[in-house]
Amino acid sequence: MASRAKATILDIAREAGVSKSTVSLVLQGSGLIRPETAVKVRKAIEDVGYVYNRGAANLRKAHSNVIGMVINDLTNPFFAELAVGMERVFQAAGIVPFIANTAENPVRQEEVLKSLMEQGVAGLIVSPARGTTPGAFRRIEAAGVPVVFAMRRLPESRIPAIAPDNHRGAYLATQHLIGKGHRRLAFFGGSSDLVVYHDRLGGFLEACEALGISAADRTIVEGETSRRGGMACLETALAAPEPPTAALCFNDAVAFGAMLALRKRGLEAGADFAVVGFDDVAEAEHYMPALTSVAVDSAGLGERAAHVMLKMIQSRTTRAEDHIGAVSLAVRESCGPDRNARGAGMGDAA
Amino acid sequence: MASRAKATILDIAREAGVSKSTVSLVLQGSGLIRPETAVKVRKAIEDVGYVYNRGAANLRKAHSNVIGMVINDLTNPFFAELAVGMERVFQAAGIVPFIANTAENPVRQEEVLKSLMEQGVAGLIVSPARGTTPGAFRRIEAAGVPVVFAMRRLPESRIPAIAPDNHRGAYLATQHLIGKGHRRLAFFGGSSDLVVYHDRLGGFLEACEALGISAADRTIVEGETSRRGGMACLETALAAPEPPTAALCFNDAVAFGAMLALRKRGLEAGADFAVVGFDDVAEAEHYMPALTSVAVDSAGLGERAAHVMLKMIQSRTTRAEDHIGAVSLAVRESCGPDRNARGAGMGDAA
DNA sequence: TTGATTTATTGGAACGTTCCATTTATAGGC
DNA sequence: GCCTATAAATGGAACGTTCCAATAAATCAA
Repeated sequence: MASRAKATILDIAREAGVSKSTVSLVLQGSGLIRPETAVKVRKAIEDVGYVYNRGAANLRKAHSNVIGMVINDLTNPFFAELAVGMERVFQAAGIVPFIANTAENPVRQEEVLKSLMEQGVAGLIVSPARGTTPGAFRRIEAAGVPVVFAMRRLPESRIPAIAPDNHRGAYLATQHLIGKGHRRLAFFGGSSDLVVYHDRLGGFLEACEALGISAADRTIVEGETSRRGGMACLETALAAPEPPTAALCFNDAVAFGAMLALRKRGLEAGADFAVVGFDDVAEAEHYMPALTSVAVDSAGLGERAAHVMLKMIQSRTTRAEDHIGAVSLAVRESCGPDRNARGAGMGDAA
Repeated sequence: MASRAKATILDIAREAGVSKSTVSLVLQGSGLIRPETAVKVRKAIEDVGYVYNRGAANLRKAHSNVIGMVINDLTNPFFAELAVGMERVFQAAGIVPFIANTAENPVRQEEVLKSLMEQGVAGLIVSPARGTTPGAFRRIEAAGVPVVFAMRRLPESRIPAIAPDNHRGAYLATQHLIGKGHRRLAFFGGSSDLVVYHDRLGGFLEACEALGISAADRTIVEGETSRRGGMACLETALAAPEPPTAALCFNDAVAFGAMLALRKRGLEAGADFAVVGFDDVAEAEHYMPALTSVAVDSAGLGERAAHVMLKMIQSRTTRAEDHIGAVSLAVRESCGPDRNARGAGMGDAA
């Protein structure tokens, strides 16, 4: 049953009594071969247990149909959803994307990119790991392989990026907090080696500026972008002499951490301290209390990134426009009711 | 800057003034070439912007260094952790695993497997999609490519499986519930087209049998393995004339759903109804109330699966032993205190 | 010096496809 | 019947690597 050496089109040719060229034509679904011949060949293919060798084919064809997706943290459902969105599009185009995880490690990322390039990918969609050096994509660009950044981008790079409107999202969230009557605000989590961090922090600061929150009333606590990081941020912030009463968190994980730390202190998110997250992962809605968060539609961004990639491949270019995805604020319970007027209820829409 | 046609070892050879064979040797890190020559060649490689063509190489070498990982649901953090565990092992072995998602769709799975095979993978680690037909791996086995099932397995298949001890996990959880004084028990979620379902349900039933819960006092509600499914299960169960007071859920997602439905009815998990989950995802610990769940160590299982795969590749075999991973019960708040003795507190360990 | 041995390097065939240029078979027009 | 047009099938040269056998150069023993 187990075939010895693996079968090739020559084995098929022999089996079917035709030439290898004919087999090749059948494999490609060419209309040039007589239907009966095609049937005969297809039967032989089945009989010998043939597996198409794409590597050999690419040697001549020059463009493969594989696309690499490089994700910095697969365990974050946010990125997993991004991946799922992309897959939807590629599947329809008959492409199977290969996903690789870098675990936020630039060295690992280097290996992964190298491996994908050696495999001869037609394109690369990347959410770069933190600490990626500007030169990391130089060779790939030189090789003419199209690259798209998703969710994250690099400080100064010509590579097109598909990302949510981080600045506006942060602005909306901050405005919401101020609208609730908060006057001493914090920004929790993240660190300045991420472009996204600057975008989100920038939105926060601009809103503060525009809506009259003085620099003295802003607390900025950098930290890990995880639950643990969020807990630490809250502890740090509350230890200050004049602690903030509300925080915009770098992402939802940080927000969950902050809420956890609040609970540990016997405080309640919403009632005693307002928390807003970023990304609006599925869990946000089901959390207790439900988390107000900036919704970014990651699956939609994934689809968009995939479309851009397809277009780049089709038009054989390595350049494309950036795309900034719309965001909205999903208002839930973690900011409580209006702080001035008791019993306000339904506030800002998004 | 952008190279025209992509560089090959012949271009390197010309640039460095050596033969292609020498370049090939350098590429493979052979000790046969003079160090100075190697340096010269490596410089040329850099200069021409060379990208190794693994497809061409595999044409001769016959074994690639890529391993495919086929996951049925990437958005479930449980599977993402499995993937991460595998990656740890493969990374150390200098292998980059390519992950592909099937979204629980057998047709998609077929495509994905085909594509991976055409790419010439050295092995396949698969968590099969629900509804996978027994014949789906026939061709792959015939081609002599080693396959390992992870987390899930197929009804009658000779392919080795790495999975947690589902039966024992369910038994432990059920025992725990009965120990708390519950006498009318339910099993929520899942459906009988999954082998895992039979394993878990089997453990539940065996515990009931052994500990004196009669068939009349057991409620079994099949359902989607998601939050939504869990909500539906709870509604169905509570609608019965003599409703259960506790439930073992097929997985954590179902458990979260059940707890959500309880809350909607103004009931509280732990106090009014006991809930146990399965898988012990990260969220279980942080949920409100914290979810008691069967911990399966998915990352550990991923590592194990990867090791088995490496061994199979090394010894050129397609057979290996199954591996059943140890499980333990992570006791938290969702089952409340002991039902008979008030104020019991610390109960069963795992 | 000569031959044997070791060390570096090299040409060429092979791997499994595709695709172009041909060849062979079939049909049509007169 | 012959010539041309169309349809179907084919051989051979590429593609970029590896690896074997062979060569060339350097070292050593006598």
